[in-house]
Amino acid sequence: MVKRLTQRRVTREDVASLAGTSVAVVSYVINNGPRPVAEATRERVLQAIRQTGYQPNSIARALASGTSRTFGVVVPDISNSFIASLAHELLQESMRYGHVMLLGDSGDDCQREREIIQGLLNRQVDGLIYISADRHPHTDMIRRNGTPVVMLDGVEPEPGVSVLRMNERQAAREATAHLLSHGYREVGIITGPARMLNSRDRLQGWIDAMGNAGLAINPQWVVPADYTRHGGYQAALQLLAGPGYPRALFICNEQMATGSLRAFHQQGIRVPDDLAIVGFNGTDQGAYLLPSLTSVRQPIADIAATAIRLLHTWQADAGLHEIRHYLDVGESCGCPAGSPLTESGRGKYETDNY
Amino acid sequence: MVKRLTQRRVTREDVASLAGTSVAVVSYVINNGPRPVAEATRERVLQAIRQTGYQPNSIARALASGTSRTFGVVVPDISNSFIASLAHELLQESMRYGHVMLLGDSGDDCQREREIIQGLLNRQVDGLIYISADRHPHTDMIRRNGTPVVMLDGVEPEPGVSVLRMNERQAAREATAHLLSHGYREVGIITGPARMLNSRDRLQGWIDAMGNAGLAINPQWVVPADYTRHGGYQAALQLLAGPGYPRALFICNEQMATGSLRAFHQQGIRVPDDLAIVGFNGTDQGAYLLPSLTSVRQPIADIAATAIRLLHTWQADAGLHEIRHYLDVGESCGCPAGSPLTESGRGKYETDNY
DNA sequence: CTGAAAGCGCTTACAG
DNA sequence: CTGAAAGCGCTTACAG
Repeated sequence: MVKRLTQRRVTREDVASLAGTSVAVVSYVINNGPRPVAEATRERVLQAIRQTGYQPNSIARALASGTSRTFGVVVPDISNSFIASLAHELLQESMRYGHVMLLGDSGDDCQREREIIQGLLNRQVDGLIYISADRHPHTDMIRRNGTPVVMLDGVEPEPGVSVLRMNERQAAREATAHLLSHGYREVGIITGPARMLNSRDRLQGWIDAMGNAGLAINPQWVVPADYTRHGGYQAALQLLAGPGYPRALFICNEQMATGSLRAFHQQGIRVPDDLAIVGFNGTDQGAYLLPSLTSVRQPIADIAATAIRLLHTWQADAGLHEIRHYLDVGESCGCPAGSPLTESGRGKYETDNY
Repeated sequence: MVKRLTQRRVTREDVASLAGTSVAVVSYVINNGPRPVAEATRERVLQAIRQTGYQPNSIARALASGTSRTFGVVVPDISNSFIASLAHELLQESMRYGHVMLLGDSGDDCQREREIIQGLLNRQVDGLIYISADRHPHTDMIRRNGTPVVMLDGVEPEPGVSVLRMNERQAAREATAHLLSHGYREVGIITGPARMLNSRDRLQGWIDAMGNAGLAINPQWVVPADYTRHGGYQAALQLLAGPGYPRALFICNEQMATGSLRAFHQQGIRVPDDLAIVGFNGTDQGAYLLPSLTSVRQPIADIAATAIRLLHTWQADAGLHEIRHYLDVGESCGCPAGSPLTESGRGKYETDNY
């Protein structure tokens, strides 16, 4: 029968004395090393562990061994569905390595982000996944600490800081080019906050595509927002308030696309008939919007697997790793009939051909 | 100038020797106790901390003090937007107490959930917030460990296990009653997975309301699904496949409501004109669906604040804490014109009057 | 007000 | 193959 120990926690000492060995041997058994243990001894130890219900204290282990079996992930806002989906995959992946995850949510606050990172470093995380809320990420303290870090941002890699990212600018260019390929000439954009790196890259990609096509940019159709649904809603209303509105729109994330669809619907603007839309990033949800959202996408599970692997096989000079992206075609861009639609009205294809 | 220390980490020892004191005094300064320190000494220590860039090792602190300044949160799936929103609030709230959060995502897997909890307990979390993927939560190991735990599930509290929840059954009854109050008599339901506690409570509430109104239950209009968007989509199609379909529908979460709206749209069913809908839980997003979703809601920030507070002021006999809920009225239920709509087509009110 | 020292529960050379 | 012991970086009675 298992003993109920409410008072003191069972420690290695208890197991050792019950098994009639030293605590060192208990360690060797639990960790399968670094010294060999006779089979009979091992059995006695395992038996003692079962009898006592012993559970190793990870904190003590971390202090003694220097590895906490913990990763940290820092994000601007976990309630963003793209980030949440990514976090889900990261958690599944790190679990495969026996690691748990410390989650830091900066709430889009740059100063708080710094505190969070410091807190995670002080807790001896074995590695950090970092999506910054600002274009000046706090890599200084991480590098000084020597902790492996993979940034999922559009920054340039530095020594000691790996970067895993898609080519945001190119992807934005392709998304815009897709709209242009439908014959739309008047194309606007709803951007994210200027302080964020990916906002600027996506804006720049849109500018590139317009320039490549020899099209003029109408400043009134460059509407800044904040990556939220409400921001997208407001931006759409603002766009409609102007004298005339564009024929097509590149919206820089899924949440804003969701909000803007609501606004267009309320104002009687039909998507894609009156105004076509292509979005960026996002989740499963885009397929269920009305109309379903054509959007640039990233393979989230691959990103997570690669990020965790980079931490595990860490080399300070790992550098830059690029993620492929693809255009997930739904109804919102007004693709001609005959495009490969599934039950939920969308198909996907690589955009290499652009 | 700050010394760059790449080799060895700065420890309390370094600070102490630079300040010409003992490590104990450094502790007293950093922790503001438990012994007083002369002002001059304190200054020397603070100066030494600045000079060395010393950062306390939280792992060592946890081992010595017994408190890790870490909470754990265990959820079925962080990519669910309601859960993600809740996690966001929990993170903001725990940060106010100087705690970081270990996040465990079981991926709806009951066995994995157990491993995760064990992992968090071994890491000496100061408390646990727990949403189970199954109606048999793993409270045994938590209780044995003596770790404070707040369950956000519809379980009954036990000694050592606090429960913070809304009255799901009553809320579901009210949601259904709202549909009935519009005069609809044929009301169906799309439920969550039977293994989960809240699925059954919500189903039961719907049954209650139907019974109270003296209405017969059509088994074909009780469609089981799995709380996902795709599940809701499929369930809606299944409902439409039968001979006839109900006039109204209670859909047990927001994700499924999102999926079903897509299905109804594709099949030419107008919501709410042909079929009215009330949802359950969910996020900001419900307001941006087309039509906007009428839904039972919970005050997420309050839940988070209360949960963290319960952990902080822990008493093993804390018991049950009920969360109020309200009905957030959008367009999907077909409320008569004149209801208090905002810009995004919704209003909210308490449901105490039901 | 300050310091020497035990202790938190592990890991891991080192010696046998 | 096994054990005694130092050490990880802190906290905190205890004695001065």
